Amino acid sequence: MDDDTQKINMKALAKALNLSTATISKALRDSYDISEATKIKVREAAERLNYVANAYASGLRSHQSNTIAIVIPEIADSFFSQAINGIESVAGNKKYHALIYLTHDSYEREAAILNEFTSGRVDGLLMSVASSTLDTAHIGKLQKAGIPIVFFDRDCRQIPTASVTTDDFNSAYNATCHLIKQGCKNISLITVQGHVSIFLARKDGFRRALEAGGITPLPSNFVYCPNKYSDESIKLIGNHLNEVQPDGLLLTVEHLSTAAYLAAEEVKLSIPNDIKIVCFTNQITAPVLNPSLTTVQQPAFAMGQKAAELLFEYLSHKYIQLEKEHLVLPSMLVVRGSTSPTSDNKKLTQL
Amino acid sequence: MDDDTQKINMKALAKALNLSTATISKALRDSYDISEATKIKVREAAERLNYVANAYASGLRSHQSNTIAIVIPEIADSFFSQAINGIESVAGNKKYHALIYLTHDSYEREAAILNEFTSGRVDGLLMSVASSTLDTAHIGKLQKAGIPIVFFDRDCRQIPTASVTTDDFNSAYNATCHLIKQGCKNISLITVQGHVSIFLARKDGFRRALEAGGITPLPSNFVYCPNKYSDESIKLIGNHLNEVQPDGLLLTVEHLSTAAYLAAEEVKLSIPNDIKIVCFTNQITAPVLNPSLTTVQQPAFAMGQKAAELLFEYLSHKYIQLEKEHLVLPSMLVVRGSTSPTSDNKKLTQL
DNA sequence: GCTTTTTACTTAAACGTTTAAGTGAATAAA
DNA sequence: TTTATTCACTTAAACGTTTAAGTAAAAAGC
Repeated sequence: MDDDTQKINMKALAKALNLSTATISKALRDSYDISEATKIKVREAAERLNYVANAYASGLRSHQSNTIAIVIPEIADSFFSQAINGIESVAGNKKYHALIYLTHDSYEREAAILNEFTSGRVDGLLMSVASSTLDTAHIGKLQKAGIPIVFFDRDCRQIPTASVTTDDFNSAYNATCHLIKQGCKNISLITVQGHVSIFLARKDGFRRALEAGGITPLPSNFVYCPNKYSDESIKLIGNHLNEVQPDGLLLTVEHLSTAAYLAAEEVKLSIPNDIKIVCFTNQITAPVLNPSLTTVQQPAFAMGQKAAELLFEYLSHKYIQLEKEHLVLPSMLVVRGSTSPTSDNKKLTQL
Repeated sequence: MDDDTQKINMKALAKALNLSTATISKALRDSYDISEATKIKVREAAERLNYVANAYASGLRSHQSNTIAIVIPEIADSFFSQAINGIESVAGNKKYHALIYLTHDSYEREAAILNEFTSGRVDGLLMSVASSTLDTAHIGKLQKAGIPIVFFDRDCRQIPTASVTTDDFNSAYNATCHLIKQGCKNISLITVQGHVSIFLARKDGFRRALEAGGITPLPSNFVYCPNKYSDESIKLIGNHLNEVQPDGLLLTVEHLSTAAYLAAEEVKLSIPNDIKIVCFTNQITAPVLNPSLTTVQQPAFAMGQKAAELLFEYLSHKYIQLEKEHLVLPSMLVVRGSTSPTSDNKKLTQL
């Protein structure tokens, strides 16, 4: 049994085979100037002795880490977890490693995290910007330092690089039109604080749809909640329901669905009879909520996947120009009970 | 403006200050043999010139990566995403980086991932084992190679190291007792395929509770679904509902809740009147499902946090012996509509 | 006033790879 | 046969840190 679990390095492997480390290194990287016979011998010995090249030595010498960073606001949200699945599905295949960082939507954290990346720790960056980020100098600086960045979902227009987003304006527009079509006359947008592209786009889409429907949006129709699930959101929405008495709600983030449902229950409003609700969310429980929830479902997995593909495409050979790549994947309005008059019909509409 | 974004290394910084790299290195690591005045000068210059030490050079030289790996089966599950939040809350503070790997419950992937860690890429490992893992040689080998491991949620008894789990046996036992108390006489366990500790413990707890309640569990009361959300699960559960006609279900994984609700709907069974349901899940939508779902809620965040704390405790000074640390955090049975006779009372019971 | 200790540095080796440049033998070209 | 080329390696430098060992000057001890 060759169960030598003591760590073996390239030198030891070389000595064992009576070869130089250069030969070992080249053999393992399948260099053309090593004979096939030697390559086989080396690979076999490496396998047998359980040799794995030291990542830090390789990284130092070759100036590449085979590692990317995923920087996202939070993880307890099905959009982001599905997106990570998408990212992982391509990173894993490409033998890349993925570091994960949560900004909790804080600009300071985001800046501190990005600043670290000057250390050469990562070859590239997949990110969804924090909602509190206004100043983008930290991102620009990293980019100037030569680290390629691909934005997904929440992009940052000031930084000229690739982005993979979904059509937030249209999604919000169509979702709002749907509410109007279902008879709503006093629709509110429940969203989160922050300066993020997607929330602005959703707000715009909402506003335009109202105008197109002959409804003038009032300032009182906009509610800003903290961007994480909390009792405060429930209270804010509850108060809003009491004061403004909307008959329709468009929720821009997943965690607001639970908050809105609970608030409606507290205020004794029946969904969809008294108030109809649409939410941007990917949660799989949407069809089994009480009532089932009409959602704007985003292509989370595909967005993560595409973003990762763009980054790896760039990293493997710099053929593509990242600043020219802007993918917009369609979201889907999935109509369910929370917006139907009768509360149990289901259908799918492609946006 | 010192906006020199070209990468600066320690040598350049040393030259700029007319000092040796040794002095810079020591100053930045706050070594006792550098004067306070010099330290201040160095720190100031490093800040000003935007110097960040090369992670790969430091890693190579010092034999530590300041990086840990998180190896989990999947991420689109609130338990795991909340656990990652917990891990991140301590890793971020300790200036550690976290690599994330998904096994998708495949032993082969898990083994391949762990094998890579011999490369020195990580200082330690936080993991929840794949459900298809039977042979644990890959884990043992890594441990023998000197990489500390802390299991969370799904541990692996064969490997003598720390674990942070929740009391799955008791949770399942109590959940099952609750179903019996609510009048169920023919209760089925809907679980997933695999050999994982927690599922075995949940099954045992279920079985024992039935026996304690004078009910003999039949083989037909056990349904094994694939461990990811899929139509197949819905079909399997639907068939089971038709054939065995249970009046109570204990679901061992989050994604089964949606599947079970949809299956019940398809088969035209009313929850909780025809069938009562309890599910192991942390999803925040549980209270707004139709009907609200009685859950076994696990301390996911705390488990991630504790696991990370144990690992960092060990890494920072090897005072603790990992193999002696076994935390068991309590889960909570949260009773809701899916198990109440009247369908809308709520209460909390500590397990 | 001489020795010892302390202070605040510097020198240089080492970490484990990768790779440009070099080499000697075999083969091909002339 | 001589020269050029190819093949299959080896040598050694380099990547950017950390740190053990060394040092010269200042401070302390006697």
